[in-house]
Amino acid sequence: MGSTGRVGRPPAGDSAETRRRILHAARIRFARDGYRATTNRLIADDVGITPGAIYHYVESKAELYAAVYCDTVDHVYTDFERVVAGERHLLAQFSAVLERACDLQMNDPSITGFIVAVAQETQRHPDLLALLSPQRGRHSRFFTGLVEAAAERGELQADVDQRALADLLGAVLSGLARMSAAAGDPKRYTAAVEVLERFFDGSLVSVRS
Amino acid sequence: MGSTGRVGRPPAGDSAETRRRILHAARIRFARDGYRATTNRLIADDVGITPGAIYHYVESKAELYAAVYCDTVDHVYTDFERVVAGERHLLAQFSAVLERACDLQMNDPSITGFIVAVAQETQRHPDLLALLSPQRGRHSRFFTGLVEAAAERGELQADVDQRALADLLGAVLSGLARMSAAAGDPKRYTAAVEVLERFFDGSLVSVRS
Amino acid sequence: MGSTGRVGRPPAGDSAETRRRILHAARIRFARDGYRATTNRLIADDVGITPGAIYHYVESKAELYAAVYCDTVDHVYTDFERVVAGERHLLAQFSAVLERACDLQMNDPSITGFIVAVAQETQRHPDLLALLSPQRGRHSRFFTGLVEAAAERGELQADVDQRALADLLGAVLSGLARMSAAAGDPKRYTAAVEVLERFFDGSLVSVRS
Amino acid sequence: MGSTGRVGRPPAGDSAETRRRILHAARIRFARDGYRATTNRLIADDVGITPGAIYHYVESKAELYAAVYCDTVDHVYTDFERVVAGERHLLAQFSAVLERACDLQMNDPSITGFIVAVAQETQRHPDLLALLSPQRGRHSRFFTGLVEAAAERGELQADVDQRALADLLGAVLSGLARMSAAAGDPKRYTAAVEVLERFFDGSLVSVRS
DNA sequence: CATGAATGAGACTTCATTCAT
DNA sequence: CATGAATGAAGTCTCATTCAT
Repeated sequence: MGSTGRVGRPPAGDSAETRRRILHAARIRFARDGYRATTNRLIADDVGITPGAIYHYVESKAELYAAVYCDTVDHVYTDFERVVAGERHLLAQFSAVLERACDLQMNDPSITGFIVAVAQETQRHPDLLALLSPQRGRHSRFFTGLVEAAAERGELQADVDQRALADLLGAVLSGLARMSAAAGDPKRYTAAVEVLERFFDGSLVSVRS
Repeated sequence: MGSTGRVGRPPAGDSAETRRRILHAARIRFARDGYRATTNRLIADDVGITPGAIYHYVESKAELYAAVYCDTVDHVYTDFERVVAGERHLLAQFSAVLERACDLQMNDPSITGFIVAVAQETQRHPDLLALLSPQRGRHSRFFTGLVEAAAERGELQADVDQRALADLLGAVLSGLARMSAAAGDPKRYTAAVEVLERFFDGSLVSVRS
Repeated sequence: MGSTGRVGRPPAGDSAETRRRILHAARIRFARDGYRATTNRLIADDVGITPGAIYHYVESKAELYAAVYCDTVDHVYTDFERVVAGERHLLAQFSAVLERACDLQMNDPSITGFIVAVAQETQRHPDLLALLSPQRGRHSRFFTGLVEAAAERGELQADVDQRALADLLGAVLSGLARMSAAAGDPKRYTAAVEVLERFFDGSLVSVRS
Repeated sequence: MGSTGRVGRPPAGDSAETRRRILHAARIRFARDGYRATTNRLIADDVGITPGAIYHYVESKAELYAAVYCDTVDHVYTDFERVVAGERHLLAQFSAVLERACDLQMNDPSITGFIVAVAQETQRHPDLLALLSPQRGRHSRFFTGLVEAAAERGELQADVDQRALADLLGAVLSGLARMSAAAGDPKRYTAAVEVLERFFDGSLVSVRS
């Protein structure tokens, strides 16, 4: 909106700050509404600028998505890699990741919301794929790497399908994140993770028949 | 079939048949590309009609989505309710549902693909919510019902958060379905479910320390 | 515009006729204002439709240009080829072409106006080139062909640069067409051609000193 | 140079020099890409400044065009007037102009390229007309003046349409300039002029039957 | 003198939807 | 029942221009 019909440079616009606000607003919208339904106007309105101004910071909507992806993947997987480093076993690592994701979720649900939607969006908008590929590796190899390491440590039965296990872990994490996004309540993620932990340690079911 | 005892119309170019084909094509598109990116033209092209003709069968794109939802929810939960009726314990019921979903997935990935996307789509396009609500109950109360029944049977510790458990089960199922959709390969769903089953019966990890 | 805010199919729109009117309006605009300055809205206003309606007839503005090109090149060079067939010598052929171009010019100045602008437009908008290339040959080889034939008939000194001669003939024709377009008066083309003819037959200058 | 006896300013980063570079870059762009497709940013990039800086030197893009026009017309017609002064007959004067234009063309094709596009641009962007009119006279009356003088010298048959002859000469010159611009090769201008000269002196055609 | 953030108008294009036929 | 011409709103993006710094 810009408050007045004024034109020209605003009194004291901090450029880096504006960029951050654009990326932040974009992540929230992309996470909640998806790539397609997120219009430049919605993002611009959230930031308090006009749609065209976005093009001072990114070259296109697709590049905006890629910029958000870059930021967010870096943030999330740096975190995840740190917490798994503190654990020795696959299940403990997975638990630690789930808990770290809880924190992220409570702190800013758009972070996990964005990440878990990426796979769908790239499938729906193949032009995004090319822009994201430089960073895709880190994302897609996280659970694969965890499982491989566990196998090397001899934690798994020899005949386990490693890709399927990595798929499972990823699916559980993203299923939970999406559930809480759909519920609009990050606490439901936390609660569900707690139930899952109880399942792991056997305190869920009353009697095992 | 069954709505009216229609008689005498030629079998080819049948109106009810055309409606079915529209709903089917729409489900595939909605599941793969999402509500927004699915245009009437794409659906019409798949069916072999023109976009305007869709309006003979539904009043709007949103109502088309609702019609698909109605059909699909009915199909899926009738199936699911049937298989859970054959099991006595929550975990067995969940396993049965996962296996039934495997079959659906192999048979027509658009069925589960559509269902697991509904929550996101209604959040992204709130106008869909009103049209879907008549049928939302069945969908959202499925796992809740399973968990409640298990609690009544005394299968759960008394302090278990039932909604969280239902959320967890739903999240795992939809996480798996989405993973396989993203992978574009229903067999990865099957494989991941097999790993999950091995987790249940303890044959996944080599040694429990 | 559309006279009323009505929507839906107009009472009796002849589709082929509308297409012709779009191409015609587009040719006039392209010839006078150039590709860039010619907006879909201007064309649509000329035709009495909305800008989006153009996309029922062509896939893009560039394809509209190509369609106009196709039509116009065909029209012009069919004419030109017919008149040169009636003449034996290069100069007579060129005169015949100039005269035929007079008629075209008087009849519809946008025809020659469009043709003589094509080279510039394709240079300025390289994406047009690809769309036009299927038809470019006819255009670019017309004078080349005339000159080659004249050389084969032995009309030219052996050392004449044939490409330069073809360039000259093309330049004179298009220079004249453009002059009259700039003047906004087709009669100035006719008058200039008459002067040129008098130059050919020696009745221009009063005495050669 | 010469406007004011500027003294003491450092030679580098000189304001007048920057203005010259802007005008030069603008002429090249205007000549090659046209007024519309030439953006302030392209010009600024060529010069090594930012688009906003252009507004320190001219008040608008249209005035920039006018400034280029002013410079270029002055340059070209001062040249042309000098060479025609050395000739006695219309045809010789025209030849001299064609040859001088050859030199210009080889030296800096943007000069003639700009000039021959002016008529079109003013037609396409009527707002330019007002800004150019102060200088239009020199341009439009050059060949008119030549022809009038020739008529006064008795070189022409009495019934010759003088405006048409001036139109013809202008059309030939600008047709040739444009042809070479389209070909992207100034040598084709030179070659075509040579052929035209051979036409004048009768050494083009092998036999006049 | 110059930058660069920002605007606002407007371009091309897509699409759900309508309706005469 | 179906077509297909047409609309109008909206979306992405471009660009001349302004102005605080």
